[in-house]
Amino acid sequence: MSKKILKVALDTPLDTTFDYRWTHTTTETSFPQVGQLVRVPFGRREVTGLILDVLDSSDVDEGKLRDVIALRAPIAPLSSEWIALCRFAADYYHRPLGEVALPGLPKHLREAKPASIDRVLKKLHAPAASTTLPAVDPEVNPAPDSSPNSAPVLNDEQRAAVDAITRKREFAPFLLHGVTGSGKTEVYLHAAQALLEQARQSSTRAQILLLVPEINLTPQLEHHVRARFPHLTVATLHSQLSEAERLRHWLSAHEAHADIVLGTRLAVLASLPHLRLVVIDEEHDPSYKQQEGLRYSARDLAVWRARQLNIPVVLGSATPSIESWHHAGSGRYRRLNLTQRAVVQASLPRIGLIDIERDKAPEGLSAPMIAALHDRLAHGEQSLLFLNRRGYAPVMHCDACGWISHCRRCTAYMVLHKPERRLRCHHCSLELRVPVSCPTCGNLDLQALGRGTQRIEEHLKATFPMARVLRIDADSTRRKGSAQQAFEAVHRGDVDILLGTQMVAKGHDFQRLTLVGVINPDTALFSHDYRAGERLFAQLMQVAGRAGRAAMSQERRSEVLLQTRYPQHPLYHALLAHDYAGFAEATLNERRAAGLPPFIHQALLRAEAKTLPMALEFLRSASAQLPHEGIRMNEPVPLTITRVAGVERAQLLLECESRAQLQAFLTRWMPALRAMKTRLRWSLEVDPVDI
DNA sequence: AGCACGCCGACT
DNA sequence: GTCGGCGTGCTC
Repeated sequence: MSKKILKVALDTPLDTTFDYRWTHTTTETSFPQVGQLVRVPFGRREVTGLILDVLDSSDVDEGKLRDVIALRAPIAPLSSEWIALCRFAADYYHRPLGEVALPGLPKHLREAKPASIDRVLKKLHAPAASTTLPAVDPEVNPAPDSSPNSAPVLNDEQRAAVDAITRKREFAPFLLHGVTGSGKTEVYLHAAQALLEQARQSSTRAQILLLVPEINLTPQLEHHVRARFPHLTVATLHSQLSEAERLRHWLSAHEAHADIVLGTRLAVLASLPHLRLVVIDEEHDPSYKQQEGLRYSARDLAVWRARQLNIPVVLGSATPSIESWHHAGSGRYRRLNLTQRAVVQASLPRIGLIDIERDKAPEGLSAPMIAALHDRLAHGEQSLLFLNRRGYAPVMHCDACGWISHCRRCTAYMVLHKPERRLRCHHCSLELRVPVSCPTCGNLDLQALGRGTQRIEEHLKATFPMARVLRIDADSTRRKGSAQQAFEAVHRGDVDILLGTQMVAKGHDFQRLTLVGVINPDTALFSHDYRAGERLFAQLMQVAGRAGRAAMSQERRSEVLLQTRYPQHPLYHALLAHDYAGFAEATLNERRAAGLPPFIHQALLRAEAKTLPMALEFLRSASAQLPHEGIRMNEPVPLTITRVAGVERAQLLLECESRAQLQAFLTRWMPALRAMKTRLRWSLEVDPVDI
């Protein structure tokens, strides 16, 4: 009879691990191992934890120790590398290890369902299942001719990139900078194929992790990967999987059945025992940053993971993040350039500016824009109009008394949604019927101020009565699957003018599209968020990339038109010249001069309270808890949108030239803040993206 | 974070 | 007389 103490991490905000007693019983067949999951009593609940250590004795009082309920799940223990990854993330973002490690595991794995796990494992291990694995999306049946040999021939730049990535068997971070359509995906797939082939020849295993920003917006990549590797197992991991699917896909990665794991940011924490290559597609995309709970950067964790495993990592983008560009410049990352469009005849779209000081745009569309739309309609080609503002009008107003459609729960306006006859707050989801008259003075003539996609749609339908206009935004695609349907209609050619928010900017190649119009990009130019310019540039490049992807004659070259009040702005000049490098260098110089990231490092303490003074007072007292030489503590300030759903929010920004020094301070600061025992909600964000 | 205990207001 | 509001205390 043997007794052990298990040190266990649990999903709780308490920043400790918990010890449990384990006694060998005759029915027990296995011995506890580090990395295994255990079912344990916790307070009045029963929870699943992760074994971090197996010891002979404990520092905890004998009377407090409780017995393990059961060792969980007949799966291989999570590896020490995986635990080290979670530990790094926990330390870096200052969260308990259990809160990092456990929530990412499939619910079915954590909850008491050993029988169903057994069933899935049996299916995984059945040899015949390797090509028709139910885990792996049975609806995609590979075309018989799509053997790896049908892979397109690479151009010289692509070949050089693939060679560089696959040559060394060590940590090597690459920034793959390639314009839209330059064939970055082919580089990823060839590199993956080469590494998998290397492994096969040396009779070892290899797994590839391919991260994408939002899987539902890039279905083409998934189809592409599956079609290219019909003989391989591809598993997807993203937040929209059902629990049963999540379990199967996660297990197929963990049990090393999946050769390729294609997933969103959460997939960076998947268990991949034979990981040989990590690819982060569209590495600049803001959705790699988790914006609630553990606010991690999947891109940064992926790079850390590659270093830990001593493998290559590829960060691909047409418009890299300024941080990654900086690292490429300083030699930390190696830059690989793709300068040619892979489809030879497809040239870069011509980008033009429309000065709307001169060419007025009273209903949102200027005369040159309308003329360009007419031209596309006459030639049977498609147009895309981009406006990053949904609804009909961002605010309603009464001319008689000055009433404005404020949200009563937020410091924000309620947006007019005309087809739904609703005023909606985009921050707290409060909804009201559109008032027929002014709520304060009874005036019947309320004004809709500004323009959203619904209003442009109305105007387009009036201006082009014969055209088939389709609006795609979060409102028009609320039903599940409706976004997919809408995009299919565009691909079929059932749409002449597509109008949408950033939803239409990503992923999709529209073969018949020859005009992209951007209605109002200027708002981001003078934002107080220093990253707004970088995001705007990336977004405009990306939306511009929707056009001109197919080969076409020079006379009917694709065109991008931007309506602006500031045609002289340097950002637009760089865009016109397709000069990302110039834009990035200028931005880096500004950041250096202003003392902003990536030249300094930041952390943000946020507080939420019933009243603003309470939130500010907490932050002030938090900043006075410890001496902080070398750390710049800014004044606590309310957020731009101070109140959301009745909660007042404020934040305190910390800055430091040295990341290590900032981290060391945070490590001492967090326990001090927890000890304050305040009852308001607060959270820390390391490397915040929007300030 | 859960979850339970605990002590004060408007209801079948 | 009870249901339920959220303060506060604890979790190996």
